[in-house]
Amino acid sequence: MAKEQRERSRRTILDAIRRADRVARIDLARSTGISQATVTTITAELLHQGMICEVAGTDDQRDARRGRPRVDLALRGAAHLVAGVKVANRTLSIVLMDFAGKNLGEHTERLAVGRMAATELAVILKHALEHTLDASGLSFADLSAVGLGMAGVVDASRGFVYWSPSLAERNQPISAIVSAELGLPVFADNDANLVAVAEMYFGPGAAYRDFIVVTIEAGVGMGIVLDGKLYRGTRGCGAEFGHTKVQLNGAECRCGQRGCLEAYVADYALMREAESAGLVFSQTDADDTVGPLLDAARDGNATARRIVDHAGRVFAMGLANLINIFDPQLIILAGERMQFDHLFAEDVLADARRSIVQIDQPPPEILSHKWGDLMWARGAATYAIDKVADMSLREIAAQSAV
Amino acid sequence: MAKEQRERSRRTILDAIRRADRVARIDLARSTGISQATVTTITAELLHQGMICEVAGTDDQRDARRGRPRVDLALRGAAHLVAGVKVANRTLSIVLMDFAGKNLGEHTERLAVGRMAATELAVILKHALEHTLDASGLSFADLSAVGLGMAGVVDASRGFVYWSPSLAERNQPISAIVSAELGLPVFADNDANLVAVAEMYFGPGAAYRDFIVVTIEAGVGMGIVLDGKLYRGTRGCGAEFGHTKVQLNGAECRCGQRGCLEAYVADYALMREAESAGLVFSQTDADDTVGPLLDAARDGNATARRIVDHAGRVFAMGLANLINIFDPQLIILAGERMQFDHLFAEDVLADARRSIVQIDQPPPEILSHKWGDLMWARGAATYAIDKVADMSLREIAAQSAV
DNA sequence: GCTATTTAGTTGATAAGAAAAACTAATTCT
DNA sequence: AGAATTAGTTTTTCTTATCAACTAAATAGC
Repeated sequence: MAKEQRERSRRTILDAIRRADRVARIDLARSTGISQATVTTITAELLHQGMICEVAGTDDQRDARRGRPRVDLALRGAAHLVAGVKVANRTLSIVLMDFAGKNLGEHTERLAVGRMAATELAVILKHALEHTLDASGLSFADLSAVGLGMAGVVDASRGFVYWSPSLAERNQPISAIVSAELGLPVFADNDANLVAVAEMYFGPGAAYRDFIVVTIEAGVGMGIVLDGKLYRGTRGCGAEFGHTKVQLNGAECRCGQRGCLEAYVADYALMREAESAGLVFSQTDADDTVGPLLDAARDGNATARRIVDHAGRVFAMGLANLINIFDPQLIILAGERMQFDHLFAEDVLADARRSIVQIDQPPPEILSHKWGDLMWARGAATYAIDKVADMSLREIAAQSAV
Repeated sequence: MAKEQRERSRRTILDAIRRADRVARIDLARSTGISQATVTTITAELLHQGMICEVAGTDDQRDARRGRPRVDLALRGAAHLVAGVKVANRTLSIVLMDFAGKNLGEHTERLAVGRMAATELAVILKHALEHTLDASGLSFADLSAVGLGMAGVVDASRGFVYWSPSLAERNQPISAIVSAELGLPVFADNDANLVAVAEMYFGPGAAYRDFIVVTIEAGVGMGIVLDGKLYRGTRGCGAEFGHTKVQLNGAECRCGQRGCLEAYVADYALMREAESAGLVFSQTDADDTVGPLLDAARDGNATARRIVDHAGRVFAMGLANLINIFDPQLIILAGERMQFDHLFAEDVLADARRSIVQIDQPPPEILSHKWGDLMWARGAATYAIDKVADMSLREIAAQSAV
């Protein structure tokens, strides 16, 4: 009970350093409300443990200040190396990241099949990981942990996949299986949750305590951050925004149910609509199936336009519902592909803002955050960093108990 | 920073006593993880402050135990008297409650008009309160605080009503206005939030940390309890379940927008449907407009049946969406009026359970909690108790600082 | 260039809290 | 009656946070 206090303080300070990127002890004391003396003690522990380091020089514009110059503290990248893995439809992407969030290597490869056994995945992942490490002159021994993001329903606390489009079987203890193959701690979670972790740690979410991340790829995902913590639900299967229903007896969804949001806004849904409306496009790019439809809509094709608009309206309705339920400070629309522009368009957001309960207060900010194609893998890596930080902090606690 | 620890411990112990109703110190130590020594210290403070009392005797079945008999602790009702007030469409209901949650008096009266100025409401409330106190042989001087529940959009942290169907004007600092009239602290919040507080303190929610309360009266309300705390959103206007959209370009809602859940399941919505379908009922009871429709549906009238079924399906869809988003441990359907049976019927709940993401885990429990007609006022009173407990705990903290 | 001033960070002393251990209290079993 | 058992309190010890006094390292001003 008494030690928990110190553990909380250590976490608070570590998080404050991460949020600030680099910060002097005195500012840590001010921003956290912890006394300077305690900040000295705790930062000394963190320094000794190697999680943070002092950053000299670079006094910005503030060097015209009198007195002893402040010494900034920052996360020490070399403290840990982690890998973030995203298993998607038919691609595997990997990012190597240091403890400070710096990208140290990346790798993407096609998967021969969309669905496979968990043990197969583990083997493929091991090879891909070895390859990625090699390319950066690193080895397995340097890795502290692996974060693993997958579409589907994942109970992160147990590293257990109830169901994933990437796995041939249901109910797989994926963390344990992959961990056994790699000989490393593996932390698995739903992919959209992990993007939310990344936004919270290294993205615009760092400045907020309550925000929601909506991701769009093949499906629609959501991560919920409340009070500075990712909310996952009690069975680990909350935040299934893509499968909330927007229409009674509605369109068929990949999940087998009807009327899911995803069945109206995902690319396969748009293409289905286009097809049944008789639109035919010369196939240009197998990876960008929905591009020609969007182009046609922009070029004034009325049918294409109607399809895209309808998707936008459904998406706006979904966003409005999220705002009505959570009243967050911020919604981040995190998209990897430009093709989803139509869902982030200003008139869709305006539609959403019109559909929320109106009060004399500005509505939540809606931000669209265009990541590169490694967004998901970076999310997974960030989660690994979070977990590795936990481990290091526990180590400090154990040492100081001696 | 150091004192916050003690304040947390005091809260933990007080809450544990409330949850347990009555409990011995040793069980408090076990259930909270706080040491016996600290429990002794803290309970001594609470006893001295008068918030709790020792309850002798009544050893249940466990009196066949050796050793020193345990002395149970319980909330001390006499510590505080509070009032809970619910302002509804055209009724005002009041409950007097002691610190232990015991009902000490109640009162309901018709309001001449549905909408009024905040200052008018304050005056009416004062008279009604005086009357209620009189009837129980109590006086204003005995009251510690008043909780006030209103439909509409309320920012509880500021006691500020953005909009309410009961108030003639928007943006009223209702707590301050009523407080000035009564000369007592007044704590206002959205009515459904307060029902959630009551469920958390004195209802089935006491056993859970994450649950959702859905209320149905004229409208549809929601209260969200996450991690043992009521979640209100960042502007104080979250949990607007009744105004989440379930249909694009849908039915018109009282709020002026279209497709709100409420516009499909509230009684005015059902009656509107019945009317446009040409159903005519001999008016039996002005208070129970929807009763005849439900009776007709039960008696086999196909049109009535279709209307009621449709409402049930829309409601099921809304419930499923809540489960998909929050994945709570429990959903409590808190209803005052039996007439809403149709929405709590087993096949509606089965429909909801079918519409959530399916995993090999039991779905959240859905409980229907039938309160009497003072549910709302009791919720408001419970909120007042919560706030008064805060005040008392702060008093202890201030004293021990001397 | 030297001292005063300013700001950052550390250290030692102090106070407060939590909990282990030793103790007291109140009961039942034999 | 006394041993055993269970509940609750008190004493002591340890941890932690903070205040206040200190050291460190810079600039401003003469």
